[in-house]
Amino acid sequence: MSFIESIKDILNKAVADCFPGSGQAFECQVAPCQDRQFGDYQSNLAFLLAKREKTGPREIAGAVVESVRKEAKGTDFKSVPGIPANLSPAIIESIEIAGPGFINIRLKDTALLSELARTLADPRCGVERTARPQRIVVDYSSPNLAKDLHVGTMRSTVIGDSIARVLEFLGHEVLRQNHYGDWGANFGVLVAMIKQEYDSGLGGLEAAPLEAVEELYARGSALKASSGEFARRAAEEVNNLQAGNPESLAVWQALTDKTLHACHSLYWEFNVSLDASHDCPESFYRDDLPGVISELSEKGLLVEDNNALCAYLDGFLNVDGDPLPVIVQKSDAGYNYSTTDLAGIRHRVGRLGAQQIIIVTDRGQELHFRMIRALAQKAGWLPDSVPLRHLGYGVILQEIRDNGQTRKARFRTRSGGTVKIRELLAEGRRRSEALTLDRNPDIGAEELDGIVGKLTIAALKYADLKQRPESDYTFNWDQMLANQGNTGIYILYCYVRIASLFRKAGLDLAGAGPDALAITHELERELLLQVVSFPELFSGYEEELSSHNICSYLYELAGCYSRFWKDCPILTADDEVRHSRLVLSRAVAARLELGLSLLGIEVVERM
RNA sequence: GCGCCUGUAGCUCAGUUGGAUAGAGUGCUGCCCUCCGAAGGCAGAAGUCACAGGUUCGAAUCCUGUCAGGCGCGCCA
Repeated sequence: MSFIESIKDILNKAVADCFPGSGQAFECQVAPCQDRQFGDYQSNLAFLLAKREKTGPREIAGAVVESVRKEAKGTDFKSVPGIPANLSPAIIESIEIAGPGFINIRLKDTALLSELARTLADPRCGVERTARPQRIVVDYSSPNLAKDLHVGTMRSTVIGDSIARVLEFLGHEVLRQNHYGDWGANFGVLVAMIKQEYDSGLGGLEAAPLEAVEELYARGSALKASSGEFARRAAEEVNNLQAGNPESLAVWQALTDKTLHACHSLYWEFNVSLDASHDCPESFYRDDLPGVISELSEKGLLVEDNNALCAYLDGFLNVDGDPLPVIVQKSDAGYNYSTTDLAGIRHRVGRLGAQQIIIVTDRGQELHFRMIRALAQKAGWLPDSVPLRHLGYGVILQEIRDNGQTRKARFRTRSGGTVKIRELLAEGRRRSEALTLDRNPDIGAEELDGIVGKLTIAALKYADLKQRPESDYTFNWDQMLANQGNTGIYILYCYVRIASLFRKAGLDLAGAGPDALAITHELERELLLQVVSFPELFSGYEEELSSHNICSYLYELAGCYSRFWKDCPILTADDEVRHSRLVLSRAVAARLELGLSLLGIEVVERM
């Protein structure tokens, strides 16, 4: 239980004692003080209660404060090893009324220290597992295998990976699903092109560079638009694949093996927790699709319209104001992504037993998923008890300067193509290598390589995760790799300084009890409060899926530590003070490392 | 046309189940290395929270309207 929750309990109890009220439960709100000079935590309960009780906020606050003081009196705080410090009103140092009726609370130093000592050896840094674990499907990354991974997929990959990591950390059973695109019209084009270009055999395809596939696809798409004959062949290949034609499937298999391998190696390089065991691509549902159609049909949800099978749902209109269908079988008898997504829901709920489904894609697909959700519910595949949450993120923009004016446009390469993740990694490595060598010219090639990779990942992921996903995201090299301000690099730097400290101190901190700890400086207390409030980060996470709050916390913690570092000498301090400060540093490092790991970022010991 | 999202400091963004003087970073002006990593710390200047009404003790936050931008809206995913 976090301090914030215990304070809520204490205040709720006081309110219930003072104002038995009209029977309905009253839930106190408690938040960290905006301005720490007021105290540690504050509550505005008096304002909310004033309406119900028809009394002045200050009077209400006064009664509550008195009640808490009485409760806390005579119950001296004593820390008990292994027991959370925050179980009694005795943790409260002072409780006061301020301004028009705010209640400000300051906690006892000993309570904070006791909590620090209790969680020092805890790999979870005091965060409890959820009391109600669920089986949750997180569908993310899901690249189109016809192309190399680009920045659009990167957002899904980075955001989704963090969500999966955090939910897992909180004790849920997370089923990662990489619903990548390896089927459908795109692959008809590709198979037709490969047959045409590599008629001597598939060995040529295997030997070709990855870019060749993308180039092939671009050419094929153009050809499909200009040549009716080729378009027919591409469509025929789609049907061949769906019918299981061995020759077409062999080409398809060679193609997907090649691109999928590249995809997995990129996950590895980018520290993404996806591997082959999470593959559940569109082709996986191949054999389910006819059943999806027949079930929908049996339930009377389908009508034929222009030779396509459609489901019409209430409330969805097209640009002309006419009803907008979900097309589940095209006029050429082929299936499309609606069919596959429906099969996916049916599979995840029916066979995987998902209690919640989270899908991370760009926001452009919002309407699609709203319709799919409605249809799946109507078909009985998605019960009301299973939320299907579509987390849509905004587009990636970049600033463009021309004629002294700046405007924003979609993030593209100079030639107008999509930006590849590979290219971003290369650029990031180039920049962070220069910076690292500048600082540590003697570093060995192998260590440098590892550091540079981790710095690059930290810069890229942190820049994306630190802001709310739904808004558009302005990509800026300088900002994310400049190593200043609110960046992943800044946080890593803080960790590196602590790591350096411990290399010099060479101390074993095992068995550091609360009695051996002390606060002698205001900055120590500020830092300590920030450290022990780590679990509060996660109280609203499942509702919000807000990784950016984790970033904010880490940034504040790092900033707090930097101020402490500046004003509080550690290694040269007297024994007791030195010990306390080392323990505090250890605790900060542990939270930085854990917090970053939940974002998919690894720490470095030097940089 | 309809739907969703966005509009907060020069720039990039937090803050939105109503709460104290609206916060960070960056950029700008300065200051701080005899000291554990200065990729750091400190200070200063910088705001009509798009606009107009409304709700009330109190609104960036809730309601209504307007303006501006982004994305989406039948056989791509």
